[in-house]
Amino acid sequence: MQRTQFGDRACSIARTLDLIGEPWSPLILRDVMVGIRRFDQIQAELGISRKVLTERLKWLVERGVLARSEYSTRPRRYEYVLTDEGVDLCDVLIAMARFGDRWLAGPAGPPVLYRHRPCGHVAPASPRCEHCDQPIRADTIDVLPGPGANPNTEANQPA
Amino acid sequence: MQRTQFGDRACSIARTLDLIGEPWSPLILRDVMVGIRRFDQIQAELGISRKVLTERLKWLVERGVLARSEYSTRPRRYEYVLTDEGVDLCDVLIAMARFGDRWLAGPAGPPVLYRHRPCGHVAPASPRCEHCDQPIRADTIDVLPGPGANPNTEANQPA
DNA sequence: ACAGATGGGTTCCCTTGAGGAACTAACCCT
DNA sequence: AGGGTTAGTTCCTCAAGGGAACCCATCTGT
Repeated sequence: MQRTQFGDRACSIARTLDLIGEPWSPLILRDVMVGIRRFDQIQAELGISRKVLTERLKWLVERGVLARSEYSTRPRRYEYVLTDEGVDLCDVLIAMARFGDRWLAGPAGPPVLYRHRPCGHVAPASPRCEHCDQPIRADTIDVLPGPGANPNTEANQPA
Repeated sequence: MQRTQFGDRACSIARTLDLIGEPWSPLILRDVMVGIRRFDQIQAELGISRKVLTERLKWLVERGVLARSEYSTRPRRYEYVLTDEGVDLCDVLIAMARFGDRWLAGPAGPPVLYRHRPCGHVAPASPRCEHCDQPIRADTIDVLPGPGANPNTEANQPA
């Protein structure tokens, strides 16, 4: 399907999309996040084709989001676990889950609940400003060029 | 490319992906978020084909993420603005931007800075538990079936 | 009144990646 | 030896993404 690559843009959103922008990657990550870590388990749960799953796992391991962890030596078997980077990437999934819960869940309510282990409560996660602790929303943000902004581009090279 | 639809899964992440899972949608939303709102502006900034941009905008308007706002009556011209749902959806973009800034930015630093208007500070947004205000990370979450969980599915139907 | 510009799409064709099913490989158990 | 489990690989098809060219209504300058 001749996909445009986003990774070379001066935009952190585009770069993140380059990493997990194609279909399946976020769902694979979610499976790993909730404890579904082995090839066949992921394949069965998602209904993804084995070919595509192989490709995605390899890509995610190469990019350092997942790591292969040997869980059996003699028949050499690996399961996939989140790296530190992968755990951070899950913040994006958590944001997606919250949005889906709020806007796409229908009358039955959210299909899955997330319990915050330290406090024991089921509560949504919302983005807060790390400086003032207040909620951050798209309409309370101003966008400024950062140090990594590409100087030789035509004015608008956002986010 | 014969893409699997995710919208009917009992999973808020899959449903959100159904909405903005294909390439470009998140970048289109980002453009709108930062003030690039007209067809030609978006097309030029992203380098997206006009065909795909037309399709995406129509889809996002149909799904209630964007709305068309008339900015000129005589030559009837519209620009695209975020709905309330769209503003909420931008939380996902903000999470992506934060991740990209941390892990994909390179030595030059983040290409774009986000200033929280109410407090005036440039600070990252991090997900916090709405109950205890502490940071939420993938490894501090337990997953439970929610009210909208599909009862007739095989045990694992996560997130 | 006409030429050219502008904004916002639409049409056509090509390529490429997703999907699916079948096959392979390495090892285990009995 | 035969069957089972796990983790891939190969091959083919088909439709979605990409690009470029085209279209149409309206404005602006002269």
